Amino acid sequence: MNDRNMQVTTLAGAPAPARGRGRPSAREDLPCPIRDVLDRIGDAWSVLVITTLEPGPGRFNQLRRQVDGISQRMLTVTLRHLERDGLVSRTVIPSTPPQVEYALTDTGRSLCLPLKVLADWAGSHQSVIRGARRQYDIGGN
Amino acid sequence: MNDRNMQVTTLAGAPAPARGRGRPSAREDLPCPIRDVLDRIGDAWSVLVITTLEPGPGRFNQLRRQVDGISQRMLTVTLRHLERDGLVSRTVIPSTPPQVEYALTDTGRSLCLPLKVLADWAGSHQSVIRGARRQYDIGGN
DNA sequence: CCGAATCCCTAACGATACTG
DNA sequence: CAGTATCGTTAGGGATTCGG
Repeated sequence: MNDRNMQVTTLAGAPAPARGRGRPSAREDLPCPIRDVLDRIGDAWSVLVITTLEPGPGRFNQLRRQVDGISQRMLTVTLRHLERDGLVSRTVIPSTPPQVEYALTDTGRSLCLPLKVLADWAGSHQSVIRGARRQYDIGGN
Repeated sequence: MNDRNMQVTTLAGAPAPARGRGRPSAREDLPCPIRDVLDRIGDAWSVLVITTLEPGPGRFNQLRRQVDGISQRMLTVTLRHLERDGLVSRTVIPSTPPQVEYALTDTGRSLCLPLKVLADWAGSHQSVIRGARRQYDIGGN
């Protein structure tokens, strides 16, 4: 029940001084909006889940298959985070076997545009970036 | 000399099976552009460094002071990554004491727009998100 | 089918000390 | 000033196992 909040507390409530790992801010209660978002979409899986959910709602194992490569644990964790931030809704359909549907909320859908802008940038610059990397790696040796 | 590439190799060249940590893709050579970008801006400091560099070039310790909270090590690592991806240029001015100027490249500057879109979204939705979180946290207990 | 709990390894990070 | 090298800590994440 309240177990759900344990990871969450550690992640945002910051009861621990967190010496080993310190993100820029986001742990202080000072409202740094960009950090909030980056902490969410920065964790790699979130974006994939969101884009997977964009066409329409999906169930757990369905998502598990679609996202490809995600562990069941990370899918759970990611969905919890997204749910907590109000980006994804979780609907339990009591039946046998039980079904759970995940869907983007309005907020979640509104995030898709900024994400798309970023994806477009990524697409139109990937060759430049790959090239720069190769160049850099050559020079290093 | 070639030490620079060690971390880099581990990060993108993927010689190791990487069991402990597995990002979605980005380690396979399959071009997944969005992953490349997210791996870069997802690491928290990169975005701060980029936005700090946006107004104009800056030197190492100058950036160190401006970014606030970043360790000297992470600034180095972050700058190396950005340099490798061709987002930031590094210019050594031989003098005593030596000066090194970091500046956004054209590619780096072009990333600022997508970043701004994201930041704007973050700004206009932060209250909703914070609210959703509070709500979620209450329900959990 | 949908998850939560545990185990354990790895890499990311901060702190610190040292070099050109 | 502008870094590099080493060390210790810890959070992230895969694998696995158990519960409703």
